[in-house]
Amino acid sequence: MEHQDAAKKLSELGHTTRLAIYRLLVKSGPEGLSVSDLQAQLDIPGSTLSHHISRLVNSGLMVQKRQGRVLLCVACFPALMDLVNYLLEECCTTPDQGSNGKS
Amino acid sequence: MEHQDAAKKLSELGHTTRLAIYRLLVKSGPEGLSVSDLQAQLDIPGSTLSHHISRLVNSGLMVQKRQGRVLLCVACFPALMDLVNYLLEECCTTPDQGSNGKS
DNA sequence: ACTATATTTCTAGAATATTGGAATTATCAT
DNA sequence: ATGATAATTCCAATATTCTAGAAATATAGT
Repeated sequence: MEHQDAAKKLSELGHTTRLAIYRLLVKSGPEGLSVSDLQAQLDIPGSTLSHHISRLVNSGLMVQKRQGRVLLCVACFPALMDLVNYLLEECCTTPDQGSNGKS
Repeated sequence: MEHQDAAKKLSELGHTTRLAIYRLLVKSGPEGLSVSDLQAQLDIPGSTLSHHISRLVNSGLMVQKRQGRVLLCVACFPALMDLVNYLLEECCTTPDQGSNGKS
């Protein structure tokens, strides 16, 4: 993962409302949640919610697919995993013992 | 980890410069790096660097310990791990098979 | 075509973050 | 005490983000 890309994703997750959205999506798995489902759970104005959703989509952390009038939001698990890996990449490396965690 | 706390940490990591600082610290392990080491590697004005460092410290992602004239910066690994766990907490739960990844 | 529901886009004011120069504090050596 | 190095705090300009009402778009049913 690119540094800029990782920073952007972290920044998007670093907002109370967006983190709440994202966790609801992660929890709901590949089936996702509709925008109205999210709005019902979060109780915020539609325009505000839409703004945050579009930022999450834009950063590649989630995707949307339309089903009739409803827009489903689904978390991108691979993107999340890549992000976590980027954070932990250099972690737990113990150069003084000559072993590292890289593959 | 508290939701607000997690959001704050993610937000702090969600900035190119701070993420760069943090990765250098993670890479350098428990020995850490001095502020001047960081400045030498990042090539930014001291006041700017200091501002970003103080945000990382304030969010609990790193600590500073003075050694003479030098201030060492050290990443807080447990905080990072907690954060990652918070992100993945509800992940990979597959209710239709009755198994989940929780310990 | 008309209506209702679902969601986004537009807009603008308020709030917050970013940046870096200048001044300041802290520590050590002479 | 003076000087040098290390780092922070203060300040102000600039930029970005957040919020939510109002208007617009999309889809489906009648």
